[in-house]
Amino acid sequence: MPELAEVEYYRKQWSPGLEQKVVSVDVNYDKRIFRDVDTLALVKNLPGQQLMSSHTHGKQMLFVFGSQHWLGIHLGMTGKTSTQKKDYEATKHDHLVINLKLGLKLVLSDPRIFGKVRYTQSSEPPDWWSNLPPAVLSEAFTEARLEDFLQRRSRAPIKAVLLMQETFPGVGNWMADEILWRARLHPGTRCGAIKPKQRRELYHHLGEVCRDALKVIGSDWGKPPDNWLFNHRWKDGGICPKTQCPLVRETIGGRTTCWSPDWQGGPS
DNA sequence: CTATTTGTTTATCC
DNA sequence: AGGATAAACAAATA
Repeated sequence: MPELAEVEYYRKQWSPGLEQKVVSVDVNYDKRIFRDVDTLALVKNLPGQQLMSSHTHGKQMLFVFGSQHWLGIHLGMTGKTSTQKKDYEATKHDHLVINLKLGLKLVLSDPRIFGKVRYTQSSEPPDWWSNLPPAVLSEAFTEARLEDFLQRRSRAPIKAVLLMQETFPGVGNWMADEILWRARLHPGTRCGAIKPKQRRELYHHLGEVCRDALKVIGSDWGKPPDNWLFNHRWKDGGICPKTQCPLVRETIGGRTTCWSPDWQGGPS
């Protein structure tokens, strides 16, 4: 589920635990979500540490404990974070529970376990955090950068390319559709066929959708307004808010894609 | 019982 | 060699 803005929302769900000290950590050891984690070290070394800060970058979250404990969480398809009271009973999908002083519990649940936990002990931020690509809303994400990438992926459909985290960290399926719809670009358009004018539109709406999503969903998971594609894309018989014509759904780039044929034209 | 899912990695094909 | 695409991962929901 979680894309850029949802991840920001879930980061905040652990904020009640800021400044609090870890008492103990419960882990579902055999779960795939811990495939790259030394769970024994996590359970042994996190207690005693204070939750100092939390951050997001694209779909990646970072929780800093003490001065050298770095906990990374990727929510995959169905991951969720929450803070619970001390009488909370963990369910079978609560794979990580961090028990804090004063009885708060920081819970990570993930039924499908496509998510991923990371844990590094070091004085410097770990590579998996510092080597992330420039965020879409950062200074470093220039129009030239977008242009280079479209050039390099010239034969792939733009929908598939927008989902590539190496260049568009945080963009997921619904955001990609929303961006293309606003930019009036057919999702099947090969990147090499995108005209300079359309490229500028794409760049503009890419940033716009990220900002809008963070504003509406990232703060308190509000409902997006009806003039977004968002509210119309899931259900059968959806209507394009721009043209009042029927929306179409089809698999493009391996993912369910929704677009408005008379608004976004044909592929390439 | 079958089809579907807002994500990523790996394998395979071109 | 590098890019494009399909399959795999796992479990709930319709």
